[in-house]
Amino acid sequence: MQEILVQQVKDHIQLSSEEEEFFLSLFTKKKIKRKHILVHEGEVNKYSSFVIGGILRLYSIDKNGFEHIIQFAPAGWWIGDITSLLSQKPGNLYIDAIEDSEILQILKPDIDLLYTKYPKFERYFRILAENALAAYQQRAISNLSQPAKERYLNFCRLYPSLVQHLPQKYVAAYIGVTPEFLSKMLSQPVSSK
Amino acid sequence: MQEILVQQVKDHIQLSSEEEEFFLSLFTKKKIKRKHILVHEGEVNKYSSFVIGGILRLYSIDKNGFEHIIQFAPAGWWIGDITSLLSQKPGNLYIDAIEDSEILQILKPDIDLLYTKYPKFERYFRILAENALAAYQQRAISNLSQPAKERYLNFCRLYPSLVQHLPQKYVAAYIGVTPEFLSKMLSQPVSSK
DNA sequence: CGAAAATTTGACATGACTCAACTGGAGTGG
DNA sequence: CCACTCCAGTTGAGTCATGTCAAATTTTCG
Repeated sequence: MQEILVQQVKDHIQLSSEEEEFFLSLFTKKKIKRKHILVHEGEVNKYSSFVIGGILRLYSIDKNGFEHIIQFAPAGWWIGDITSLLSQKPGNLYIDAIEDSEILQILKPDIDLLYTKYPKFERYFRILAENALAAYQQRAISNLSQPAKERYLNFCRLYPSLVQHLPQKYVAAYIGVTPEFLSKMLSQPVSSK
Repeated sequence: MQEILVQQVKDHIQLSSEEEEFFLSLFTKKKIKRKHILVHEGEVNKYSSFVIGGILRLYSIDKNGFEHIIQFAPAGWWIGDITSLLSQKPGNLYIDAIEDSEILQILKPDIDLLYTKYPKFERYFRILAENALAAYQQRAISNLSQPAKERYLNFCRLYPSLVQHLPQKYVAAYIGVTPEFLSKMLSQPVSSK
């Protein structure tokens, strides 16, 4: 079941069976039921999580009680409040499961241990962070320069398989509109480009 | 003049003088005059740039000709269209100098060479990417959940020294409002929190 | 000093939000 | 298998935040 993680790592660095074994030994498997909260605002994030099944989301709740989704994480994705993870201070984000899900968790200190013992893992996580960075830059552009309709189309182009599974209101909370407004948008003629 | 770069690297990894020397040998110093364009949409980005003086900006131009700023880079910051750098495909962003500036440039292949020769540099760039990632996550939250006035105050809190130097319209293009609207906002009573 | 760029201001337009009511499944318990 | 509830989604009327355009004014910098 953790092959998906190992496979992903091996796409970037070569692993001996000893390294692979040690790497996997640092993870704990965990199941999360739909709607269960994994990380709560105010907590110090101790774990990074790799999704092996289901879908999770990373989001904030603003002062008016509205949710805003920073990231979806289907199988094969990492998820975590990186600000809290790095600073080891209480975070302001939530993580919960949109569907029944299964994840592999690794403790922050164990990642550091991993780097110390096998520095080659720095490479994997560097590449991971750089790719995520590129994605966030693209999203920042989209948020700044496009109206809601195009942000929606953009999202559909980028994550076609996600759009199927997600309740519409989550898509709204990701692209930054109210569920009502998204609904109205979709009922109108959508010039598909 | 490149001490600022070396110092920053040394905050994260230890360097022998040989490593330091090799590292620096990969960079080319370059001056850019105010308003001069360093990177143009449609180009494949070959260089990553570290700013040692002045201020640069990374931005896109939308179909209506409006500029949207992704990032400012004062001295001590890295700047580059990471999407194009990683993919080695033509980018859709611009980089130019807001003031007369000076940068150190390193070629993508030379970074890879550096990783091969001294893998410890993976660590420095991993940390760099992770910190940038955290900043982009925070910005995504701010964009999604806050109205323009708070995004402005947020920006002022985060980059107080920048706000001084920047023409107001650049701040507007960063927080995602028109220059006219920002001007109106500022002329009204700003409850400072 | 003079031209060009940045900022301000005002009238008006509109995209997106609010609130509230209604519809239609999906899941649950009897 | 029905009845009930509970969300998600829809729809509409009214409002608000922000944008547009254009002109006037100030600042910047060559």
